[in-house]
Amino acid sequence: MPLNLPESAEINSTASASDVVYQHIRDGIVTGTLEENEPIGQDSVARMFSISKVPVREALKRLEAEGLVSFQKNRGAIVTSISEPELADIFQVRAILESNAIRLAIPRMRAETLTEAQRHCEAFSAETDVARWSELNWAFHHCLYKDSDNAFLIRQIRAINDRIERYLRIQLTLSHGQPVADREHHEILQACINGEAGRAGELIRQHIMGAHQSLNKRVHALDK
Amino acid sequence: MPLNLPESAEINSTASASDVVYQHIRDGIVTGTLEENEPIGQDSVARMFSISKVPVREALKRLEAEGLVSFQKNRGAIVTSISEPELADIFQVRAILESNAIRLAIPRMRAETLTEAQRHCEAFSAETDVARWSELNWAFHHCLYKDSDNAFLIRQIRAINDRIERYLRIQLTLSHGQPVADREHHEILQACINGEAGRAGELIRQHIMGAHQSLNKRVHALDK
DNA sequence: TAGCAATAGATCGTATACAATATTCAAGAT
DNA sequence: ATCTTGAATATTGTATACGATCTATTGCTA
Repeated sequence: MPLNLPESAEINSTASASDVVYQHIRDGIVTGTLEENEPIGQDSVARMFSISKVPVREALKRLEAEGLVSFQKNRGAIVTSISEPELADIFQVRAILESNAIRLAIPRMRAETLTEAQRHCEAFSAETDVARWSELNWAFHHCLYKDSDNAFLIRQIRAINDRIERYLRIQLTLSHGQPVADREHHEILQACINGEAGRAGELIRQHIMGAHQSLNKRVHALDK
Repeated sequence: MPLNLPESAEINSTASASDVVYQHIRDGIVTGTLEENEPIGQDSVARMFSISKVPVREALKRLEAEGLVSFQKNRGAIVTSISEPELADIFQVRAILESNAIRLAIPRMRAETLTEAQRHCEAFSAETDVARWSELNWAFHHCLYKDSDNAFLIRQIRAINDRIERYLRIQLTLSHGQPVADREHHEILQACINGEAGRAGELIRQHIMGAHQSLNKRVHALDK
């Protein structure tokens, strides 16, 4: 008798309290709901979810290892702030990883991947809701990397992007970054279609370094 | 009055219980004392340090985020095992990051760095205690990267090396990897002295990919 | 009034306690 | 004898409890 399997999504349906809190805080940091250096009170989070502090601290320790929060002894956790020099370092590593990812991917790129990338590229073009830009931006980038056939590389890229997504949102929103990004995306896509791995890698590098420069200019302007 | 600073190492002298346990377990995994898939009992660790489970779990959650342990619901944590395909992915990312690190470093490399690298290189050559090989190997590699002036890049490289150090040790020990590595180190060092950034990057890439091949061959041989 | 000391209150880090789940092992069924 | 079944035991995940440290506020001093 073919026994009724539960919905596949529900097999791990009972996420631990620690996991739920982890996801929630992570989302707040990545999207920018929580600000730089904002303290994350353990009791307040615990009350918010009607749980105890113990799983909250476990979630925070995971986030600490990911670089999203920082602990100070007996003063709890705050949202990690990234200094300007460190941000420069991170963008450079992004440029290295992502240009190599696309170089690896292009020789193996499937036709469906190209049409999917095209779709994401146009969706990003057409989107007017700023809140969705970074999501669609990532969808496009990820699509270009996935045929690299290196899941670890893609996870590293994703983890680094998560760390700086707050700033990417600022860059896209405040610096009129979106139209520039849009134009660059089309160039990158064309290089992929042409199978020009070296050129695509170089374009991605410029795309990322340009985003950093534009962000820097804007942040500097805000300081004044 | 020149107030007496505590020993610099002791400035954060009161490490939390969680930190102490974290370091201990991490060390066990990196050096290979703890084996792949070995379960890490929370109570047993707690008893070992005469503390409660709570800080032990916090340490394990940090290690989970670093990829060194894996949790299974209601079954606790085990030492993460890395599959052969994933190991290949990781070595490829190493090759990308480390070849770029040395390329960045060479144009800014200071004279003292070169002499220090020479020292590490020779120490590695001369060392007969297998247990110290990976430590000296890292000292040499790190020295070559540090003038890249990108601390984030170096931390990423270090974190990835930690994940696979267990396997590197096997490779150096079982596959007669040390004399090969030694020869390659000298070539790399020479390229640095000559200021040949491109060549040094390519040599590092080959050094890393070669280590992976040699490791793979050996592990495969052990399977039989 | 400005600055410092002392106390009260809040928050952190961890120990202990306990329900839920997993594992072990002995007893019964095939 | 081997395979199930179920109770006993062990371990996990989390709540509650508590001392230690930090922060805020008050009162005192100059």
